[in-house]
Amino acid sequence: MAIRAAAAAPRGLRRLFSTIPTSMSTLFPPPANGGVSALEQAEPNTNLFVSGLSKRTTTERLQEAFSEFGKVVQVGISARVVTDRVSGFSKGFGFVRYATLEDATKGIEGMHGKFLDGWVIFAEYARPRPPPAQPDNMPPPYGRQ
DNA sequence: GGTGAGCGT
Repeated sequence: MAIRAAAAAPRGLRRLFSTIPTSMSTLFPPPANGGVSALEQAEPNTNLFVSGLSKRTTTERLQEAFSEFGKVVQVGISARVVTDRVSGFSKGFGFVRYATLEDATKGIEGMHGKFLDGWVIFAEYARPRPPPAQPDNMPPPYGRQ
């Protein structure tokens, strides 16, 4: 039943379920390279997705916690706890961008599964984000000049 | 928020 638990577990938890014997790997072969893209974890990137945060954990708390493992850019620029826009409460996860990829890796290795404000947090590479605008067509703000 | 998986105001 460890397989079901690993499949139902969040992305950051699958690492803790990596005690799968080879016989199980034969019964459940991983998809070959090229079959997955956005549904799996993103490739190494300087941007980190951090989940499992406490509701009380703020952006600056996140920044100072990840700063001891690498160079995180200034608060408000590359470290942010996602909060609800209307209520202002934390959603329990956030993002941290390191200066270099090696620092991002050290940040994950150092903070993944660690405690922050009493909660076990999960750090992994953030997925590539779709570009906000595509200036190939007509720009939106037109007609009020 | 006394809400607990998740990929962003």
